[in-house]
Amino acid sequence: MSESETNADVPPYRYTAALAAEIEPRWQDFWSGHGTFHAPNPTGELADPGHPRAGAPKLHVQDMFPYPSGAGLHVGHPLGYIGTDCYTRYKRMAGYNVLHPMGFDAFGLPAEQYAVQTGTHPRITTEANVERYRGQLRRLGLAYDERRSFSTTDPEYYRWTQWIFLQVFNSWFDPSDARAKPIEILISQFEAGERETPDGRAWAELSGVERRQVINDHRLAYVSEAPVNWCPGLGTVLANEEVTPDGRSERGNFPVFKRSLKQWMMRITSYGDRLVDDLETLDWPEPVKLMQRNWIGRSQGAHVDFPIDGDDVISVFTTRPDTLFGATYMVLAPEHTLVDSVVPAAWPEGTKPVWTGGHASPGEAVAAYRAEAAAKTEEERTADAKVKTGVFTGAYATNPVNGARIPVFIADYVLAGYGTGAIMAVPGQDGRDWAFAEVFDLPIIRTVQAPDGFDGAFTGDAPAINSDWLNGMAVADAKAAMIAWLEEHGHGRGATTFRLRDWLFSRQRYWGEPFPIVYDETGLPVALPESMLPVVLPDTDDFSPRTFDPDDEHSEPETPLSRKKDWVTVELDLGDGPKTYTRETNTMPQWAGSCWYELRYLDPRNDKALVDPENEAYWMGPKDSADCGGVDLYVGGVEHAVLHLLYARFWHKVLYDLGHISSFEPFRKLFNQGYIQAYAFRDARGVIVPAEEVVERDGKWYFGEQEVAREYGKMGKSLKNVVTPDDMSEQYGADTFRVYEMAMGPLDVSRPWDTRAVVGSQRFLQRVWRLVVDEETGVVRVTDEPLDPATRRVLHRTIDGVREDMDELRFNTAIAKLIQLTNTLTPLGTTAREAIEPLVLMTSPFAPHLAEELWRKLGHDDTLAYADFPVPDPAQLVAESVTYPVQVNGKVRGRVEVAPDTTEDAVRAAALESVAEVLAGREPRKVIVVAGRLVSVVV
RNA sequence: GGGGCCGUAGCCCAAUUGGCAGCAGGCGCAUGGUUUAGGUCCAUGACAGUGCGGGUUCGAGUCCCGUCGGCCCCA
Repeated sequence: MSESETNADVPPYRYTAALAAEIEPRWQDFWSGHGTFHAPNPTGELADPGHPRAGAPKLHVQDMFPYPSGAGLHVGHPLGYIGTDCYTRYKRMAGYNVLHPMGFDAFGLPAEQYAVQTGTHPRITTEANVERYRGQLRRLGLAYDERRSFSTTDPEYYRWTQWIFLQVFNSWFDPSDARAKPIEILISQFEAGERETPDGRAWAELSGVERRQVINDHRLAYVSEAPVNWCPGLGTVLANEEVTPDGRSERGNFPVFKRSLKQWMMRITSYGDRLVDDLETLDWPEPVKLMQRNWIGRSQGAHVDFPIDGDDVISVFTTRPDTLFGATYMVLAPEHTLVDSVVPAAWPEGTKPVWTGGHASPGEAVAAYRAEAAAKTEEERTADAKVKTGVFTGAYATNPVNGARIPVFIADYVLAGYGTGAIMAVPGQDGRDWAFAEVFDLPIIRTVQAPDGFDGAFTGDAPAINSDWLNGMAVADAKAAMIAWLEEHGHGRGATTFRLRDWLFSRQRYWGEPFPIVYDETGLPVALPESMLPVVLPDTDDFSPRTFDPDDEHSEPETPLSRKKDWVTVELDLGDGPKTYTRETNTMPQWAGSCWYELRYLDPRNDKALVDPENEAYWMGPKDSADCGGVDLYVGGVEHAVLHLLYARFWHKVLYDLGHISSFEPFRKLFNQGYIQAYAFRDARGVIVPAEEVVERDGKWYFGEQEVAREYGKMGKSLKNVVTPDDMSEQYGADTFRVYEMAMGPLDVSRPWDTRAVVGSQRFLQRVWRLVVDEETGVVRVTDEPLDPATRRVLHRTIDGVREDMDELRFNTAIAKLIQLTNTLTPLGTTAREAIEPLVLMTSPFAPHLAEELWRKLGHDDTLAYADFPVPDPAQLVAESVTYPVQVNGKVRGRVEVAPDTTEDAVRAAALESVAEVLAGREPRKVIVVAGRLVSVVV
């Protein structure tokens, strides 16, 4: 209870938490009962031609949907949801047909782990958590179209997740026009002989199984026997990004081993170029785009072949083929397969002592160095600061551009798993190579003109030098010329490489989407037909994958579904009569359901298609030929900057290529909201104490009589500093909580939670309430008296500013302007409807329940959700006069007040006159008039 | 180690994008009025020169360089 309620003399009609608790549920019932926030579709079951916004310009705003955890929401979680709610309520009033849905990302590990511990089926836990979330969100007055809500665990939803998997499985990426196509096209190309088989035999000569294998190797979803991250402690394999740099699982911190296992993969690497290039079309925060670019890691350059003594060739990838003339040595990863075959019996002539590591023969030196390198982590090996180590192999390679013999080293700063595991070293233009060359006394040849006096490797752009036919060319031109030369002479070819790997798509888990895949007697996968979807996740009471001793590297994964023998073995007629098949027992990763949910919101009840093309085109289609389409505003945390957004973009592009949708990007505009953080307190023993019970005295903090130390961190159970939206609704009302969250700072900035400050937002709403309602009598005070001209100008300036702020998601400044307007009206005792109705309307996106209540009291019968948002009168925005400060040499020395349309010359003259005394006859050297701002005089 | 973001009153934040740093706003604090009340409401007020050091400019919180501190991403 708030303090005001404890007092007997609170005016009976004051806006208090108790009153909010009465108003808020009532309006929530009204909205859901009237379907107030239903958004009409152009076609299908959700079409509604009679809707006030049918056919209006659309706006599709979406939040990153939550994983419904058992802990429920704290005040940090709904920050973005409230932000989008305020924005969409405003836009709806401003005339848009607004789609603002919410759903739940409900598959995932925590529910499964809880199930393993307690025996409660994950579906039970998940559904209970979803209900709790729905209740919490409803209580905040969030205006969702509840008809469009779903969980990724709903069979009607994951039916389409499986359907998309089939689309991916049944297509291949045609590099000739860089897009996915139906697999039938590939098959017909093989059949027609337009495409050669891998081993050159005619298609007709291949057996049925061989043909299937060839085709399977082209599919965008494929089974691969590939090195994966096997985590015995979790009993599952993990994607690279789920493994920490020190080789442990992000979840659970168990050891992870590289193992070759059969797993489903998605060929996201085929889309590397488009995933990079199309970032240009997106209105996303630059840091997020940069993170995506870095993650994809596209390098454009060339493969270059260096012959070595004997018949072998060392192939390297370089992004700087223009610097080939400066390649003075080569480095192989210590693990490189060629190392053994190139090492001679003895050190060759000309071996410098420092190259040998003190060993008598190359064989010994290499063996010793390999042992050393094997003991280091990847992190230790590539840390740039450390002293470069390495050893000469005794072998020489030939630089193809000039025939120079260059020594071949092994060094641990080159990694076997990266690129070709070998580099050409160009110390003149690469810092790591420079450092290595200095240690090992290797020649340094500059091939790019460094500035005079420049020391060290020069990586900038300048004309080529010491490079024969490249001399004088800028880096880009020299690269192109060198690639052409390499290709012409058979020494290499232009190439693009990516850091991005194919996406490991299978998990040994229960609580995920089953694959729509079975295996026949050949052991090859067979896609189920669409008519058999969904493949429903079978019930079980045995949820856990078999886990092992965390250090047992040689254990084999065993999935929970594989134990459901009656489900795994299935008789089906897939076109050639009833046969026995074995089901795929892996499940999809949690990313799957969130990879496409933006599309399902558009047409959630469509059981004929994932989304009707007309509905997709309306809500997400491109605005013009240059536009990528997609959600108009997508709000969520930066933690999804790479993975979720990359995977969603990938699937979206596949669906686009296959003609199912018209947009080629899922999220046109992205906004990262900040986090609400909170203080936590620790006593002398270092134990966290409940933040709620800590009091501040003289800049120190006390828990009881004990002084405690303050720290700053995430809100959470472990720091005992959780504040929930439910607490806030009880103490102040949801509207006050909403206003506070929006007013405390810009949406994209993280800030500390401070419950004590919430009262400021409550006072604001109380003042707004008081402008309409007499606190003593409950009578509406508003009259039709005209507003005085000065206040009218304030009103219209406020309207103008608020609209601008709302459009830019600057809710904190919009609220400040509303408070300012309120504080202007309050002391004047204003009762004019002309001012108060616009104030109520402008407040409504932030405090919708209070505003609806006041709107009703002001005599309106219906919801204000579709009332026109106030529009400023341009005539009222013109200032009566402008005051120019006049600076002399940077200091304000005078002021002039002039009419707004005064010419620049007249302003100048008036300004000079106003500072004539300061100038004391000195002639101004320069007079700068900044229209509407100030005048600056320089003497 | 590389890359990115951010440092403005005791605190959360404004500052029209290079133009008078705060009658943007809020919390807290102080004073006065209302009051049985230190609560409520109303009114008034104090507190920083923008982390630090340079530079560009008539003019820098805003741009550039360096430096310190915090957060994030990648190795």
